[in-house]
Amino acid sequence: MRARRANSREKILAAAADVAREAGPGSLSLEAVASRAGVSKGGLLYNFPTKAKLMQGLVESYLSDFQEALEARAAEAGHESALSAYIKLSADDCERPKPSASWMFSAIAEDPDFLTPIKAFKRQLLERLKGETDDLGSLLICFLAIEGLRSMNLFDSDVLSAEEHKLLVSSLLKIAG
Amino acid sequence: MRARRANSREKILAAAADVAREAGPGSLSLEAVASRAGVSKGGLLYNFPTKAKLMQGLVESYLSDFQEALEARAAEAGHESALSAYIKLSADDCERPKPSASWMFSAIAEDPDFLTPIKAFKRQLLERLKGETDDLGSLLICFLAIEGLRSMNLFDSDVLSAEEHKLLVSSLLKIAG
DNA sequence: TTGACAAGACCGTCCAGCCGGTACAGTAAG
DNA sequence: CTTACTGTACCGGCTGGACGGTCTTGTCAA
Repeated sequence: MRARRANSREKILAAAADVAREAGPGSLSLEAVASRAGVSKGGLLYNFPTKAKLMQGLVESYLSDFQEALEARAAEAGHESALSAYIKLSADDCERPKPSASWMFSAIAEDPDFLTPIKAFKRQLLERLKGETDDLGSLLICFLAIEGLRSMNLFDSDVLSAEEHKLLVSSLLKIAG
Repeated sequence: MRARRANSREKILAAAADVAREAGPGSLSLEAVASRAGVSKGGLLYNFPTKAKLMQGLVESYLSDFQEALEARAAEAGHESALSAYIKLSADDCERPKPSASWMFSAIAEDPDFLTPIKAFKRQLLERLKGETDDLGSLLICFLAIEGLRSMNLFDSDVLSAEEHKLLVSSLLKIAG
């Protein structure tokens, strides 16, 4: 059955993210991922013929998940601005203690170009937000601050306390209007 | 001679940063660094007995350079706030097209704990800034936005145009007061 | 002569990718 | 129903190469 098989891909992707998070981005080997996903190395290589393809799969699923979450946010409270939705979504994402995207470091080590789609996505997102915001300065500040938040989460940095996190988000939302 | 020796360490450190930037963080091998530094592998391992020591050296020199630059900034225009000095310094750092710190990705791959001193440094910096600023919300926004700027530079992201960069910095300086 | 330092051949380990299998579902001819 | 064939999904041992680190040998200043 097609459904059962396709499932395997997602399991592998999730396993890769888990391995990178728990064992460190430098330990993301095909064997580790396969073992974590409950699949043999051959099976892994069947689904992703090359490590590069696996990385690409991670990027794509990351991006589609992100977009989906963003649209869901924007839809559920359709009255707020897109910028506010983005801020809240990112704040929630970063509230989880888990970095959840350490695999990005593995991808960069493999080839920095793997992040190109992510950059493009962000550029596009900023462009969209520009169309809905009048004050460019405020928009840039919010966008960059969120970028900073995501960066700290990615690096598993605990520079900000929970209260500071909340204060930051509410300040950003105020600026976003 | 001590001068000759110490010189070699710096050359190696610089070479490591160059290799990571140009060949990608995944290609930072001892051989590549040695070759780039004009030193044999034996010579490299004499100065840094292990790859981990090399990474540690990179972190330490990065941190000391940063602190030095920060103090220089604060001294040369002693009247502005420490936050403004930090913003300007970071803006200048990030204006250079070169990422210049891609080695961080190699360090993370080697062992995520290598970044611990950097996190501690930032925590300490934020703490110092808190002591000199009255509005915590504004401080957090500026700090995080700068973090975002550094992150984009690190990832070699060109999401912001030069004008946007300038606008962002001036907006931040306005908030910083 | 000696000792700090550099050179590069060498070794053990790790890992991506390859390849020859296995299991099984569907299909179709007898 | 049965047997033979085909394609999909998956398995795991193997290998060739890269890389970190060691070791022996050389060099040069003091």
